[in-house]
Amino acid sequence: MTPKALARLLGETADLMEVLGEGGFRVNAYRKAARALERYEGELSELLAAGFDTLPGIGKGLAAALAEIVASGEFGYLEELRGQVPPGVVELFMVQGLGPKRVRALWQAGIDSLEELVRAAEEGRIAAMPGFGKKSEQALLEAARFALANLRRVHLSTGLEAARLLLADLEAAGVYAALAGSLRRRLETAGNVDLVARAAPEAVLSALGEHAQEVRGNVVHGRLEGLPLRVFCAGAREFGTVLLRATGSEAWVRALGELPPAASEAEVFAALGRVPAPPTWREPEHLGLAPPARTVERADLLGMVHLHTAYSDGAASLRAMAEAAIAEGYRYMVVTDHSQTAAYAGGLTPADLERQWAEIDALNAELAPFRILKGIESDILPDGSLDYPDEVLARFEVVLGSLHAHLTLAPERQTERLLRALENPYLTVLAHPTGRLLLRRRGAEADWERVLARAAELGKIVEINANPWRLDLDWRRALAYREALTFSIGPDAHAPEGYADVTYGLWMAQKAGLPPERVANTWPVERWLERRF
DNA sequence: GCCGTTTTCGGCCCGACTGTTTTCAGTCG
Repeated sequence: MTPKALARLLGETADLMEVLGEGGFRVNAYRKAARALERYEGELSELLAAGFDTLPGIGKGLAAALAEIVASGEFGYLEELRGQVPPGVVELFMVQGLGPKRVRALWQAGIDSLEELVRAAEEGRIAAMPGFGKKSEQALLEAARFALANLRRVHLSTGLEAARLLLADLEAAGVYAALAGSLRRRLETAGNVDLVARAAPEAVLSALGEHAQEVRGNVVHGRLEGLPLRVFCAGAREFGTVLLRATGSEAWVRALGELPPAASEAEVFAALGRVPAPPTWREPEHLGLAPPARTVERADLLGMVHLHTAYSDGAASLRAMAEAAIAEGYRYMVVTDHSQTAAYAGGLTPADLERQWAEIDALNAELAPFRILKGIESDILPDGSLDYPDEVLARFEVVLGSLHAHLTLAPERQTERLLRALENPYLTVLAHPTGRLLLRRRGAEADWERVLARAAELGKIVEINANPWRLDLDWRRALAYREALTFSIGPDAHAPEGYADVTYGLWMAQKAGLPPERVANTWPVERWLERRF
């Protein structure tokens, strides 16, 4: 059990409460508590020790319920609600454009699964319902198909977390096993969990406990986090070969030809006379490309770029974020709270900025040589302008520009919007360019070739947002522009614990084959300041 | 259900957009 898993349980509870017709503030309280847990980035054990009600938005009632869930592994109230609603109805919440009211309306009209929603939309039955029309029907059809395709997948972070717990269980049971499959390749989402064990299937079967289902040949099948789980069993002398094959990708491994049996992957590569490729460099997109001699690593990063503080929607103070960055060995950080249009996230007014800048000046004097750069995550407004007048923009040291709203503009207009933002001399970084949320929301549609080519011409930095829900810019595009563009790795941290997400950004950079000099976090602080207009 | 208090009740994030209406409900960030 993790804080995020608890957040999902509370979120589902709120969804079901609303679908069953309970509205109002009790539901909101569940959602607020879920958000607090979702945003909490520490360990569950710390939270248990301190008490759940130390988080804002969680009081005595929910704290007791959460403690009970952790102790028993069950949430009676949620089970009770689940008993009253078909399981497919909850899945409808994954569809962009569907909230509690419309899910309830659909259910009452007999639409109780994603498949049924797609069918109903195709047959024109949605448009005939009160409150829905032709446009809604078309949008819902598209969104429902997207949700259906992603239903049985999880984020890389979720899959890795589950796989690591399982690997620890196996080790405790005396079974040596290694991660394989797309999780080992650090693909951004996972549809299954693959492991390789140096043990007999029977030993694995008993060690897996409740996760095991059956043995077929040398493979133990089971389930983990709702995903199909496969454990390939290998002897010591062929372990490397089995690991290589189980890691994939299928197309990349097939291109290697016949694989000789060997104890380690390194020996397989050596026997084939090939340069070893790291697991992150084994996608179909890497076929025919030599593994890069050197990609960016944690030790190359000097600066933390893209983080939020309590001035907007972050959980920690400016000082706490700075001290955490120092503790992790960074030399500078670029603080980038939300801009004024982002009211829901506590966007900063010019007066707020004055206060923050004064605090930054004081902290910089105190914490030198560590340096806090005065940045902002400015909304890119629908017309492509940034969220402050020029005289305010001119006072930032770094300006990130992000799409947060109007993600569904027509591609031509979206392209114009992005190009106009890039032309703005104050813009330094195009942050999470598409605005996608993996498995949840497609990003903005635009002519990305044009946008990225223009960014390269203008010398703008493009972010690889390291939040595991975003990982945006997509590494495939970064791979295509690895020699043309400079990137920044942005954890988008809302608390010191969020800094750990840099790891995901590094993995994406490795999949894109980026050397240190292509990543602006490796720059000394002076180089950022030279870019000011 | 949480929170803060003019402390045990009464308010709770809020503005904008979109598509559906015919004056607004629902969703989103």
